[in-house]
Amino acid sequence: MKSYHLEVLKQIGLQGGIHDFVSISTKELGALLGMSQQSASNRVLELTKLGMVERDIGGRGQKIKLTETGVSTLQKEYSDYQRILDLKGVLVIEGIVTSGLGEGQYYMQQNSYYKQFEKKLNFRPFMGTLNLKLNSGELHKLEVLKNSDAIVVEGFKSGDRTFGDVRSYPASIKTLECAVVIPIRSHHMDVIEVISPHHLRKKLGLENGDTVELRIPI
Amino acid sequence: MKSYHLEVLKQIGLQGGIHDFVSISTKELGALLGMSQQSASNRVLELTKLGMVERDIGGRGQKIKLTETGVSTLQKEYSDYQRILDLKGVLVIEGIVTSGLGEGQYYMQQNSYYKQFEKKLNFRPFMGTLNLKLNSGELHKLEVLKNSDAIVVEGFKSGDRTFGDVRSYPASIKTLECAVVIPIRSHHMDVIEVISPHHLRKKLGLENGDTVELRIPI
DNA sequence: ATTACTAATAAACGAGTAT
DNA sequence: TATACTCGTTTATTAGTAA
Repeated sequence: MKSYHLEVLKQIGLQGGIHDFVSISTKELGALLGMSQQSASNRVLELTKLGMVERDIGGRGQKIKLTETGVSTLQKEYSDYQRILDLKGVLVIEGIVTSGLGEGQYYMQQNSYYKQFEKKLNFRPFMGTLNLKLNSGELHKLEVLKNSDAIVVEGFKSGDRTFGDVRSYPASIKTLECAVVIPIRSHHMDVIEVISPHHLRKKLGLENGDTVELRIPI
Repeated sequence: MKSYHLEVLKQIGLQGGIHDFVSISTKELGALLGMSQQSASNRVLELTKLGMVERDIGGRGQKIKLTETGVSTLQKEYSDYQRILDLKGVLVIEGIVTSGLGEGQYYMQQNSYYKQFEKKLNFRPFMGTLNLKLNSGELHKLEVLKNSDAIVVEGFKSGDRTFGDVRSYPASIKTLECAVVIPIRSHHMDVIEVISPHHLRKKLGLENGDTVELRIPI
């Protein structure tokens, strides 16, 4: 990838191409970037070959979207600038409190997980999880998380059951310490689980349907 | 500025060119960027013409540093990526508690300032300021602040004395709300003043010489 | 050792235009 | 309307080398 590809990738990102397909003609894209339609067309073609963008090219105009590779390329850039400017980033995810099916608690009861949480997160988790449902607009933030450094809690076998690795990310809700916990083999899901030394539901007086802001330093 | 200038600017930033002059030959710079010595040389020349970098070119090798324009160009990029990835940034400044000369308190006592602080910051400031001295490594962060949106508290005249505009930035120390307050005509200074609804010294048990972390969302 | 000029090469760009 | 191909023009790149 050359430097001029990055500016195109970035512009597509600015137009919303991270979340979903955006309708943008090569002419418009060229105008935004101060270049001709032909060049914009060419660059999109090249980015497609590079596996950075995906196109949905219908009758009238194209729709463009960044691929996972494209997004993580932008994230790499972001973290470079973060380093240069000595800034920390905070991912703010808005979630809606929901009832889990008790799975969270079940996993927490597994001694091997619990001991690791305690040791690696430096707190004794409350025996249960807070389930947060994410609206579709928040979902891409999980992609951002995936590309960030996680504290990995290792899986294990217990009888005939296999428990997989779990990625966890220290976070906070209001001023309360917590951590997001994501099984490594979780596919596209819209509910995340949060553990904490506190009984978050009680301390924050949360009811199902309430909205909370989860702040994750990355 | 073209897209390939940005990558050079960024690389100089990564080498520490924000804070100070860094010794880096055009050959090294070229190697870091995957280009020839000649091209690196040319680009540095162009960036100099663009007013983005400053050079100190002695007998053996050059020293390069970003200008204010250069830094704010990188900051603009950073905030683009922030927007794309929907991330918030946090500037963490480490400061050493020092005694002021009572000037802070004097300014706070000016009714016009006080009323504006109260209204614009949404808190009633404690009648005094916490002075934080910054080590030289932290100083460039004030540049970053300067380029961020501030809440401007307007100056006024009182008798024959003129009070200038003041830029303020909501912040926090630990979990306590506060704000950094910077007179618009402050030059290069290494002490910043912090106001807060709380008596920070007392609540946090601070003594002169203590180090505190000031967190400023930007 | 450097940096940077010159000149030849390589690549990007965009006007015209096909699809 | 679009996108994208061809091809002449412009621009970047670098090897060679001067300073």
